[in-house]
Amino acid sequence: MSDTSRIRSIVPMFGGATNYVDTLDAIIDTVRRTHPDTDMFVSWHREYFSRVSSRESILRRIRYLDTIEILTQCDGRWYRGQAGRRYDENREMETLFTILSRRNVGLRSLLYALRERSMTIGSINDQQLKTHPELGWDPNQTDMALQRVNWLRSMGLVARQDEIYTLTSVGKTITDNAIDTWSADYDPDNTTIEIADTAEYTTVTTTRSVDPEFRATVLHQHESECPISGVDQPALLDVAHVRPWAEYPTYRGDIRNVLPLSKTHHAAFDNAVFTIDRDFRLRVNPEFDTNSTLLQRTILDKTGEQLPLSASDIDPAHLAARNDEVGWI
DNA sequence: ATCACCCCATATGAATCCAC
DNA sequence: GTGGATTCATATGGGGTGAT
Repeated sequence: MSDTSRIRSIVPMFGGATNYVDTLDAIIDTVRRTHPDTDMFVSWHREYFSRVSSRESILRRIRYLDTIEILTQCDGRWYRGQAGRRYDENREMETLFTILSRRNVGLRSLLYALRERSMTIGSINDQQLKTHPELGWDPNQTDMALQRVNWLRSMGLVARQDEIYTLTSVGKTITDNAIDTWSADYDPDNTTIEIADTAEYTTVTTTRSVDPEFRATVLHQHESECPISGVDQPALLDVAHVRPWAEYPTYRGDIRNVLPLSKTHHAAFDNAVFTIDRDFRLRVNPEFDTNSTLLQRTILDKTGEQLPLSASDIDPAHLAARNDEVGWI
């Protein structure tokens, strides 16, 4: 689904911050009806928008819509592209969001971040630049962040009150769907891990590749460090759900329901070797024993120890729910 | 209600970056 | 080096605000 190369810049539409989608709809309508050549298309823009005149400025928008396959050019005339036709079938914002976020870096991670907390344009700027260092625009300049959030506002996914941007209920729904759409299950060989000698703790572990933008959001939140083991190599970190993925679909995209755990500690967590109590202390399964110095040092020896976590990282209610099921805490 | 002024969003041109 | 993509800075104009 993401084999096409991704682009950094998003292009604002004419007509103002909350009207990008209206503008896009009008463009698609005129293209479907008239299949204009480029000159006609430019003239149409100049007539439709009183403040617009620059050919280059118009072409910049058209090229962008071409890049994301909303439009396509054939024999000098403009048509709806494959993405444009798909969106035109239902004009649903979820479809449009999928089209945009497939090509533009950072839109999904912004929704994941907004799902957890409302943000100012300054914090959105910060979130985008830190979660996606490749964006690399001037941190003092918020234009780029504004263009992104204006697309989301135009789609009705984000609302602005005063200076604060908040996810709408539609936005929340689309965010929750996105975490499913962009994540992929795979189940290597239904790995069974036995803990110590006790068969009763035998469980099944499935590995999952989460949406890379969700993962990036989580790693940024925790500065790419496993709070249990201190492992700080992104390649060695998994996104671990406190309330399990399979049983709690509503919390799949909740930043405060996940931790970046080293692959080993992720498996240990999923298999209830240890857990975290509501005061963020490490609690270890009393049945757990090991000769591994690694596991002794990072788990056994840290029994009862305060972890570098707070309620802004992880929701104590999620920990409590999980611990109710663990049994020994 | 009208006018003058200010502020801010946005359209645009230019500079810069980057892949080929 | 070239062309396209991306970023940056600024002019423009519309809307809001407060004084008259």
